[in-house]
Amino acid sequence: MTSHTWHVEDYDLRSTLNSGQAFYWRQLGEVWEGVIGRRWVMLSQRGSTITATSAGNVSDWAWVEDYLQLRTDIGSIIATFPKDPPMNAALRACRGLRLLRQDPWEVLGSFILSSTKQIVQIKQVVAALRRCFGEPVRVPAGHGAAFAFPRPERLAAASEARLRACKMGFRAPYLKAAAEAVASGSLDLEKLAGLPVDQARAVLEELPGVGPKVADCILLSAWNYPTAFPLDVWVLRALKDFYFKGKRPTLGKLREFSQTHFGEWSGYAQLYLFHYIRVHLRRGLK
DNA sequence: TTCCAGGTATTAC
DNA sequence: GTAATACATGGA
Repeated sequence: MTSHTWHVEDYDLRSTLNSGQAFYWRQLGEVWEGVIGRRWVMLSQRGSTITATSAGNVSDWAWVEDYLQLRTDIGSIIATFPKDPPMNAALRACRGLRLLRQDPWEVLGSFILSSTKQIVQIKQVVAALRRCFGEPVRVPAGHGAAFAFPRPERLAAASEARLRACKMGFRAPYLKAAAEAVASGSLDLEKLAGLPVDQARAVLEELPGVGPKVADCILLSAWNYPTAFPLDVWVLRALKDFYFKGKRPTLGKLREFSQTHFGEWSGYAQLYLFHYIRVHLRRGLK
């Protein structure tokens, strides 16, 4: 078991791991346990120090730095946000919230399971999927078992019935199709990273079960495409209430607004809006 | 019990 | 192109 610490500024680990970006972190008291890639890790924060602990003898911690985006200059990103009352309120309420950078296949598989499900249920399904089909990762004594996200080959070979046993319902054939596409090589996720955002989104949307919202989640979470702006029910409510009060904007109008109002880092702004309304306002919106 | 959840595919105007 | 509907499952 090895540990490493970093000095951070404007980083709120708790908000970040609890903001609906990633679905496999468990909070135990003051620490978070999860899996990055194929490695178990325990994370904690005290003030401006983040500590990571992993199993075995670890000398290179770049995988944690990359996942948590510890080198990102958040100030220069926030500076691009629109200076309006809703964004100011979200910034005040969510100080230190960060965008993670996650594995593309894990994000694709996880967000396919997210449609019309509550976040708590998405977490349950993802946990069941990893337990059933994922390889166990090395965990220090005294900690609960943990599993890597299943490899696409494994899910491609699984029967739809076995997938449905993980409670994913009608999304099972979608996940299986995505796994087959990646396993067969007909979808090369590595190559998507270099494409313009609209082209990358179009490729993802060819998959069944992947529409504009899920595609934007993947683009944002896996490669941090700065203008990928997932339009989900929460953000739609926020846009209507914050920016179109008393009006009745069409979906097209809201989509256009989301792509023009929030600047070059609109995707990051979306993360702030999403977390702000979901955690801090709850049902205060209609 | 009823409603709805980080939507998408399908069908109908 | 823009609107209704079904879709599994279970939390609230």
